[in-house]
Amino acid sequence: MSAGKATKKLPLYARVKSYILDEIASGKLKTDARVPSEHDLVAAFGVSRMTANRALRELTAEGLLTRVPGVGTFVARTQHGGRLHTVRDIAREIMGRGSQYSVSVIAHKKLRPRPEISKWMGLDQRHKVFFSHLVHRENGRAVQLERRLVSPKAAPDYGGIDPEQTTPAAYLLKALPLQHVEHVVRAAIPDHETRDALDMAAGQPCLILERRTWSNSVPVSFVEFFHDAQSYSLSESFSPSRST
Amino acid sequence: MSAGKATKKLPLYARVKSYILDEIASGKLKTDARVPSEHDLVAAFGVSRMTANRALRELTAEGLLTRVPGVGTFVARTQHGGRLHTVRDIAREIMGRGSQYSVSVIAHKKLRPRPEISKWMGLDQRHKVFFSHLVHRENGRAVQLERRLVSPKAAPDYGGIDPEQTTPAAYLLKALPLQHVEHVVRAAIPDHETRDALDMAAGQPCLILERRTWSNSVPVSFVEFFHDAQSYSLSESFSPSRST
DNA sequence: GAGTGGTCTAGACCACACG
DNA sequence: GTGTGGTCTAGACCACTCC
Repeated sequence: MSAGKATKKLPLYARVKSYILDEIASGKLKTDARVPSEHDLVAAFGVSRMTANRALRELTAEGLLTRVPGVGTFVARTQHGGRLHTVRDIAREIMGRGSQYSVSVIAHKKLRPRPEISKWMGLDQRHKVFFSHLVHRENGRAVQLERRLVSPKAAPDYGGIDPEQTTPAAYLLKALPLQHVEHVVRAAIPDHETRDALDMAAGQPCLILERRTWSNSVPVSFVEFFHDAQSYSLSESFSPSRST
Repeated sequence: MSAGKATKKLPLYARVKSYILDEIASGKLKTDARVPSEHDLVAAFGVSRMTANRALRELTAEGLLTRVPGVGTFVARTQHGGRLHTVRDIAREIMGRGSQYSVSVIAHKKLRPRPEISKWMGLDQRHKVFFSHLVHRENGRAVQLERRLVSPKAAPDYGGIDPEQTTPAAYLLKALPLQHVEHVVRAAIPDHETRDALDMAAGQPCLILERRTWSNSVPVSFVEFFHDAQSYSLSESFSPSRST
């Protein structure tokens, strides 16, 4: 966190998107609320209609908004559980639901990663990388265990953050332009450590989201998010533009 | 595959997307191959550059293409495993991997669905809906159990298909314009019937994809796809257009 | 009718990569 | 330099909904 408005030199359409996202995250725009029309945004931001249209169209494709021709644009009904096809900060997501967010830091240090991670990050085998091991809680209940490896080459200052103040996702989103994302979703029976951290019953499966991110074509972060499958699911909503 | 040109009155950008998709699907454009530049598409389709740009930009956001400023646009490297953020026909996916596809039909009939499904489809409680229960196999090995409910209001002829010849996904994609999709991914320990159908060991979790589809704002189909989590994962790849 | 979104154009400027 | 993509504008026409 800290400092800057971060309003660097984002493209105009991105500024409009960012504005709408903030209005939703801060609760000013709730589910089903009417979003400013393209005409409104044109007037407010001084952009052309195509630019306002692009902002709203992309947010719609990402499942955050719903548009009805001839009527208006509205905040889509909130999803329960996590969202695919987007990278969001879990702290904001939990607070956006009106819940209390807290985090337990199990580890926040450097370590030598598995060989395939070294290779992926383009590092020598002996180089250490940042490692954060966190439990995210909603109203005190553990909802997500995060195991994150961060490349020191891409984010040399990552070690300086305090995970209790700034979530890794929030820091990285602000510090580095997110360029490419890969998600893999899988399921497995957790090991004891994971199971205990999530307060899960024995024999129950975890839903696991693996995320790899790149910034400027440089690998930044490999994360595994573990969730109790009994209370967590991932969802996405989209409108194919035909074909596929 | 076969039949209709389907070239109705698609918007221009969608026609350009469709063209690129066909070139990829037919193998004319392979991984890393160069895709026509915006300028090329402007000339070939007689559209404005903004329209060509939109087509390529959307395909890039969907993870199918990669763009390098100053260089060109290329076919992204192919994914393995199931794909999120797309609706594909599993038979084609398996055959596309060079494997042998087969299917076992457990059931293909009408039944009275759970109340929430009736409600979702806008049907009276007593109305029956189509139900298909299939096991999809790759080289004889069960990879996916499909439990599909189809609204007779949206697809009255669905009962007439032979699932051994035409997969439900292929039929529906061809018969109805896919307009909106919702995916939920979850994990659970399967019941005995599911476990046996997938030849799974006891105590192992399933990775489950739930899909709801709409055509012209009318609910069409609710499907659950079950997979052995030990050998199946879902993936997606995308490039955020900033923010989020 | 006025307001909404859906699409499209024909230009424009910029930064970048390649030769 | 040329060619590429990245963005943006200031109009436009259409179909739709709501009053």
